[in-house]
Amino acid sequence: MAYWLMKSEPDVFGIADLAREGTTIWDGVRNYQARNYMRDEMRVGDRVFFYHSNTRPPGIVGLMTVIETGINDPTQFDPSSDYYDPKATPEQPIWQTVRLEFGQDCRPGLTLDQLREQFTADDLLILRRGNRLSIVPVADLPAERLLTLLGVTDL
DNA sequence: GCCAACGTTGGC
DNA sequence: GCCAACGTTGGC
Repeated sequence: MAYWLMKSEPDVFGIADLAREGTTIWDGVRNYQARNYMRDEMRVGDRVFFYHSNTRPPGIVGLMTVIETGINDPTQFDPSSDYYDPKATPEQPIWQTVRLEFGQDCRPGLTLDQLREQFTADDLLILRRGNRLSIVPVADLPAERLLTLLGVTDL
């Protein structure tokens, strides 16, 4: 079982939306490295830290679990979608994603400032300067410390 | 709203 | 395959 961190803007889709809906397809990712993580490396049962970006304050606000992999992102085929990709066809899809299940709302959670106090850029890729990748792996040790700091005990 | 960082595109 | 131009991300 591996740990990940995935970013979303709460104005677009936040932890409260996931709590209400129960599960979600993580659609709209159009970055190859992030896609490769979802397509090639994520496994059912992996735990994911939900990070709110582009908000004040940014930070980790919840937990999710991967419950399905190998999903073709339907928005790539939808001309009315912001994420439409004219190069993608159902026969030759380009963008794969995963389904996530709500785990826990940990708000207030851990702000970016708090994360900087507790971890180094080597521990958490999110702290690396200029990092814009919306999906990053989290190593076991920092992940376990994150869970402790978030007060999560019942996994 | 600013702007640094970085990914993508496309001409050559 | 290089690289300048452009678009996006995301903290501040």
